[in-house]
Amino acid sequence: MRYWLVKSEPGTYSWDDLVKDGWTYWDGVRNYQARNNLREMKKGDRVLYYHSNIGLEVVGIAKVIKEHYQDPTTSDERWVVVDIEAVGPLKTPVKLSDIKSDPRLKNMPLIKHSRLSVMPVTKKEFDLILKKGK
DNA sequence: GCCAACGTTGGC
DNA sequence: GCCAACGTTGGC
Repeated sequence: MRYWLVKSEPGTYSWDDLVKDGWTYWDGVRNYQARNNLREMKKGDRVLYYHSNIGLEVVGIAKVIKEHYQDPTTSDERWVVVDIEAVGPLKTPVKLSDIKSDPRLKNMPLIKHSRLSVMPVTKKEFDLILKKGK
């Protein structure tokens, strides 16, 4: 199993929206690097759900329930989506500032490539964020 | 193929 | 609201 992190602006689609919907297709990715990451996601992979712009924190865990397919919101064949389902919230959201101040998380693309919206996370990083979120 | 101009993202 | 980082576009 692999681990990922996706960003969403809560004003557009928040964690609560995902919980309410149960699942959603992850659309709107228009960046090749992020798209390539979507393509590598496998069913069952865990996904950290991060709120950008407002909140700046990891708020919940989701999982991949359907692997990549053509983005239904565009006819442009370059773009894909995956289906994700809410697994559960973090009891304590993990702030970006907490991630930045932890040397063990310094290598996350979240910090190094702040504009990337879909990124891989190592198991160590994933477990550590879960631990912080307890 | 280079690079300037421009648009977007996202933290502050 | 500003700006840095970065991706994309288009002229040459």
